[in-house]
Amino acid sequence: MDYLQTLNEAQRAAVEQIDGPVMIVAGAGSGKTRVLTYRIVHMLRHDVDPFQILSLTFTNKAAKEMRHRVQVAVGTEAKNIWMGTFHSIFSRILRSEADKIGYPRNFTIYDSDDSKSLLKTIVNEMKLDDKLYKPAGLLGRISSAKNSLITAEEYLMNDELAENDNSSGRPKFGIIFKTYQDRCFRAGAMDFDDLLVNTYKLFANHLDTLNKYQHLFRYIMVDEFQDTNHAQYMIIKKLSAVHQNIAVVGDDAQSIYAFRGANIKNILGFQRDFPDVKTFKLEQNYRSTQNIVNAASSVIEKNRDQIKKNVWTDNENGEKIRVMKALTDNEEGKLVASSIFQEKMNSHVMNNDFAILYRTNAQSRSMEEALRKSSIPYKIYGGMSFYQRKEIKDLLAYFRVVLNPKDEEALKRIINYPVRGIGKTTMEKITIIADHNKVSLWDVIENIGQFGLKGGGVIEDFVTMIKSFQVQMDKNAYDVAMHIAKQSGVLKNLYEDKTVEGIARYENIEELLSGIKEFSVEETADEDGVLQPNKLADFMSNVALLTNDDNDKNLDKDHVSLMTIHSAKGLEFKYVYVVGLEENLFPSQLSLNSRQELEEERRLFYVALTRAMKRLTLSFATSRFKFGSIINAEPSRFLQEIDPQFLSFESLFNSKGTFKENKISDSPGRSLSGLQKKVLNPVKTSFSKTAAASPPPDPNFVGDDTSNLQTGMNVEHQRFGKGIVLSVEGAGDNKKANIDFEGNGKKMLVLKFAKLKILA
DNA sequence: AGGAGAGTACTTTTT
DNA sequence: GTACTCTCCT
Repeated sequence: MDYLQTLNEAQRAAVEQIDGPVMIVAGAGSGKTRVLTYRIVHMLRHDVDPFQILSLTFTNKAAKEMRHRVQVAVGTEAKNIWMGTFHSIFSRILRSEADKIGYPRNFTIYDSDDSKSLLKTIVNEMKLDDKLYKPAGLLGRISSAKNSLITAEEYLMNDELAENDNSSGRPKFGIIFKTYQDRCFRAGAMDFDDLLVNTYKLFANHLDTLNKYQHLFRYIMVDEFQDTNHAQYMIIKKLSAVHQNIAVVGDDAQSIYAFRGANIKNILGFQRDFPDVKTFKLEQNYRSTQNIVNAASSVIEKNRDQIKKNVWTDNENGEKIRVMKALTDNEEGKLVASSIFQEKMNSHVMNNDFAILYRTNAQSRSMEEALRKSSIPYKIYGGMSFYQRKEIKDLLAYFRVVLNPKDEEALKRIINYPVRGIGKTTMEKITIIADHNKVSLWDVIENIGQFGLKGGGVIEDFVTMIKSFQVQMDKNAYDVAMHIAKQSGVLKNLYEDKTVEGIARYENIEELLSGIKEFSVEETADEDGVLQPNKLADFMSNVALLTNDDNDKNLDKDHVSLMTIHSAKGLEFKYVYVVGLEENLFPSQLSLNSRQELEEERRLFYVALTRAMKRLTLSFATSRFKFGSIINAEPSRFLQEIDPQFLSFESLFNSKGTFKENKISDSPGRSLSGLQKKVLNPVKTSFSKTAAASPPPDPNFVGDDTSNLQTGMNVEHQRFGKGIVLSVEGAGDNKKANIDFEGNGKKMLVLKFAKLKILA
């Protein structure tokens, strides 16, 4: 039992407890993945059938990593384990059971772009105000309803929700939700959340099916349990009800997805639903120095909602955490870049050992620029994924329509791309007919003659082309994909574009096609055990669930990693820079309304700190570009929450390396802002009319209650001065006022944040 | 019908 | 600053 020797006591106990409900509370860097991996190895050594193990993760990357590690330990058996994200495993189940809940098995998965586009269409068709009903906001609300397993019908019947929507000025929300749901269903499409909701429905309404999977998944493991939402929890609860062999692993201190429906209460619910649960706490940190571990603990203990843990480490004390201060975001970038440069000079470290972490993607720009100027190779993670690029989505949309012609979003993408003379007006007519007859767009264009539309033959040609593709779908994926790319005109269209972007787009298509080629050379056995080439349908069935780092070919290249803290979760780096530690940025301004939200930001900060193994550097800037103008920034409250004994301010210097300042460490609480005022000489810029040139904020300025703000009122803002209200729009948190300030011009202010005095 | 230019809104975080 | 949307012109 070699592998057991490598574990500490708590880890080993957790690994050996394979039967019954288990909860593993795993502090940051406590060897959680090892425990999960060896737990599976342990099961396999004890004759558990790999086909009976279900291991759920939150990201594709985590699933891949875990499968790889199990495979190293036990070999090809690892291939047979059901291992994947909630979404991918459930979509796989739904692919074979969808007909039971009225969906076709070839259902399309709408990604968030598809969902938003559909919502936008619906809002337009209902002739609603698109300022009030924004796609992203609508989708967010629909998503949280679904995550709580509330259907559109239930939503419409619920007085409380209706009241809620009325008072936020969005009384039509329920109808939009219902329409959205109907349209998805009509299109044979599920959005991300539907994959959960429909799996739940399937199990709730078809006990025989539930039973089948309950017996199939005899052992269930859930990673990052703190990130599961209500729907996910209810599904795994059902699945594990018979055997009760369920192990959940997580760390409440690293719960950073509550905004997306993750429900920390699931941890409490688990203890209630499985009273026999055996709990294991992994508290020894193997990743970081004592300074880092202790600093992180000193921060997280400020949270009220948490499971108390005593994370500790045997590692060396290490360096203190450095704090760097910059005048601007660009200077912050330079500081970070030169610090990385120095470290590389002093000791032999790879670029791979460095990570720069930030709160928002927009912050990557200044970092990127500085690294480029210092010739330090870097890679930005996250951002636009390969599969979200327009040209990729366009070609995939062809495949989608061929596989499922009812797929409305895909059809709208390609019906006039490349241009074939089916324009806006024609589409409007088709949409009206489809809506009137409650059929899909495809149903209309397929029988265009019957609906009295004369398309001059172009629509008929389009339908004929799609049908000609359909009959070829049994061939191997690459052949069909290439055929479609050529015959549709997509390839030609892109080839003819000789601009730089056009060439890049063409190359992206080539890359997609070669990816499909790779996929299609593998063969899969069919039901009769005969090897069949992989089909395009197989490729498409999970393409919507692939995300950003799926095709990371640069994995082996040596580069500094740039990413948001969210995407850094689960990773570790020797040298970590957490940048932009400023109020309203980190913690984000949008999180300052409630203790819960602020505590989530603090957990995010905790995640950031605990990514570092050897050395941690924090930085902030006193001014920063935002929306095209410079704003002043204050150091983040989080800097002051770190026990100062773990901090070093020695490296405070400006880009010329001349300015040193040790003052802060004397009394961290107050001198940060004192220092800030001292250095805050407005940066002279001609384009910054607002912040930099305006008087310093008056701490005594108190805003009035603006809930009854009316057009025509005279108000005063601490920075913009006196002004008159031109209009008030929106409601609730989004209530905004357009105010004409004397000398500062018209500004749109969000009332929730803007401190305004109402003048008599 | 489609493209170019101007105007506006935007910034959390993502399966 | 950038991305997206709208409008106007061809």
